[in-house]
Formats: sequence, C-alpha cells, structure tokens
Amino acid sequence: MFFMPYPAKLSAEAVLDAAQRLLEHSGPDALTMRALADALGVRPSSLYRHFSSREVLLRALGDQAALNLKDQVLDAAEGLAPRAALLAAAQAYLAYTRTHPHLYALLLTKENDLPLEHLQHSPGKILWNTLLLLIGRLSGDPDDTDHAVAFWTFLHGFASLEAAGTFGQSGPKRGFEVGLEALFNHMEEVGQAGKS
Amino acid sequence: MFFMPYPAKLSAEAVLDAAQRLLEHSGPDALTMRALADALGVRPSSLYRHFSSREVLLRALGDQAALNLKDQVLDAAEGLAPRAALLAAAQAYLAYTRTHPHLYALLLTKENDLPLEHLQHSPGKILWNTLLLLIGRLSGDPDDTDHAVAFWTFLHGFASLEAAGTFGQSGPKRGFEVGLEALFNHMEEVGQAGKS
DNA sequence: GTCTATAGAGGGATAGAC
DNA sequence: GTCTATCCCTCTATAGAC
Repeated sequence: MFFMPYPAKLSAEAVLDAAQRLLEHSGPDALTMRALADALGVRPSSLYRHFSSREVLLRALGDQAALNLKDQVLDAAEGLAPRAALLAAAQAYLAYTRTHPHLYALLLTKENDLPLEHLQHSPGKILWNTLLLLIGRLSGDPDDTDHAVAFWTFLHGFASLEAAGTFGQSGPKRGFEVGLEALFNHMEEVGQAGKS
Repeated sequence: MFFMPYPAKLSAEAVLDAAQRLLEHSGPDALTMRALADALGVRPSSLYRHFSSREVLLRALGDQAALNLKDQVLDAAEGLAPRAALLAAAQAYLAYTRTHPHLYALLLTKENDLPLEHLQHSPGKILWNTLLLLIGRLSGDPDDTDHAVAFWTFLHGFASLEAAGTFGQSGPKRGFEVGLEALFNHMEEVGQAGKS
C-alpha cells in the first residue's frame, strides 16, 4: 500500500452531509455537482462514484429528511396526553420546516414515480403513519384518514405559506393555533360519535 | 407604409397568452424564452421588446393568475349564505389550483420583494382581502385575521399536497371536507363569543 | 418591431489516465 | 477512487442590421 496516488476523500455520508449544508445555506439551485465538489475539495466527476446522478442524490437527501422530521415529531409527542401530543407534534413539524426549509421542500417534491412495491415503506409513508398514530389517540379511530389528511394539510400549508413569505409583515398572528384548535375540537367531537 | 420588412407579430397580451399555455402544458422549466419564441413563431430576442426580462414576464403571469383566482372565488360565493359561501369559495379555489397548477405555484412564489408602497394593492393582497371578507360574514368579525390565516393555510396546503401527489393512490378521502367543517364550526362558535 | 449573430455563463455527465 | 480533459447540452440577454 505504498502507492496511493488518489487516496479516498469521500464517502456517501460525507457527500450527503456537504450536500445538505450547501442546500440549506444557498438553496436548491446552488446545489450543483460542481459546487458540491468544490465544497468537498474534489473534482466533480469524483462524486459520480458515490451517486450515479444528481437526481439520485436529491432523493437520498429527501428520504433522510423525511426520517429526521418523523423522529423530531415523534420525540416531541413522547409521553404527552393525546391532544397535547398532537400540539407538540405540530410545533415540532413547524420547527423542522423553519430550520430546514429547503430539505423540507425536497421531501414533498421528490416522492413520485416509485416502483410501488417499496412505496409502503418509503420515508414519506413512515411519516404519514406517524401522524396517523398520533391522531388515532385523540379521535379514537386508529385509522382516521380524514383527520390525518386535514391535519397534515394544515401543517404543510402553514409551513409553505410561511416559507413563501405570504403572511407578510403582519405575520400569521394566531392563525396557526386557532386552526389547530378547530381541528382538535373536531377530532374529539366526532371521535366517539363514529364516522359521519 | 409600403415597406414593412418586419411586421408586428406580437403584443404583450399575445405573449402572456402563449406563456400561460406553455406554462400550464409543460411546467415552469419548459417556459424558456426560446420555447416561448418558438411557440409564437418569432425569434427569442423579439420577446424583449415586450418584456424586459423573463422574471418580469413571470411576475405578470402570477399577478394575472391571482386576479383570476380571486374572480372565480368571488363568483362562486356570490349570493350564498355565509357558510355555504365559504364552502363554495374553497371548492372554487381548489378547482383553480387543479386546472392551473403551475400558474398557482407562480402566484405564491413570486410575491416577494415589492416596493412596499404598492404592496397594499398587489394581486396577492386583493385575494387575501377577498377571503377575509367571506370569513367575516361567518364569524361576525370583519377583520378575523386568525381564521383567515387558518382557512387560507388549509386551502393552500391541500392544493399543494394534492399537486405533489402526496395523497397517493388512496386519495385524500374526505379530508378536505372534514377539515373545512372543523374550521367553519370554529368560526361560528368563536364568532359571537369574541376573541379568546 | 423583428431579425441575425453572438456574447457569456452555467450545468450534467463520461472516457480514460493514474 | 480521484484525476484531467472534454463533450454536450441548456439558458438569458444584448448589439446592430433591416
């Protein structure tokens, strides 16, 4: 092993870490193979030993983000009563979208065209099942798809509008809390009454 | 006027129309000055007589979209009782995002960095005021910012998740209607009780 | 007002040497 | 596994002729 003309500098993890930093710091358009290579101190072509294309790399980032988001949501809800758990989960979800806006955007735009077999265990599906679980504890229905859709819709909508700067200088006031209260009330009311 | 070596083929309206068709048919990345020129049967440089840059053109498209969306929402709510009007408005909003997904995306990503003086009468603000008006009729508060934020958040979140294909093959079930019901109930309950 | 021609910059990806 | 070198493509925008 005396000759090492080109010693290994990269690993898939190192590339992903640098890509994540670059993405969060400068946005998706700045995440080019050239810029990423510069950040890692290698030549662009070296990256293709670890990711066969930029698109594959982006999907890996998105999958990783989905799992991290799920973990933070689950941790926040841990040990709390159903309604408090959902509120904490919502706040954790929002906190993630604020600290990782570009990763979060990747998460929802790169969830398409999968081979359907593995779609059941995709990171996005795992996140969905986590929300479903927390909601079931409040509404009493362990498969309360309707409320889960409404809840996720609300969380994503708020994160998205906030990131786009739509709320403007006046801010969203207490719209987030008010909307959650409306949804939670509805979950509690309809829960024991069965499906309408 | 016997010599017309290069007769006028374009107008700002014609360019906008073609741009809108190209955008909706093939997505934002396909809306390049080259492709737009091809669609109009002219050379790319000719477009710059009517729009000084691609960004200016995109903003014009977005502003136009915001006004069209507002019109459709307002028309749908016309003559209905407060709660029915809000439901109709929500359905009209969603119908627009389904028929013009890419225009709708422009609407919310190009609302930034304005000269603040004209921000009060921007198309986005006009749309916001329309929602605020309809909500005031149900909650009794003519400036019910919190519920308006929650309502818009929900509409945008649903449109966005649907467009991203997040709901998957099973679809959102009745999550849309359930979420709206929760929000409307909350508006009615809190309306006469004053702000919490 | 449209044309030709081009400047000027950027990107993804590959072949073959080491 | 990384390197050099390069191919190929994309795009926005401008100068000056007509």
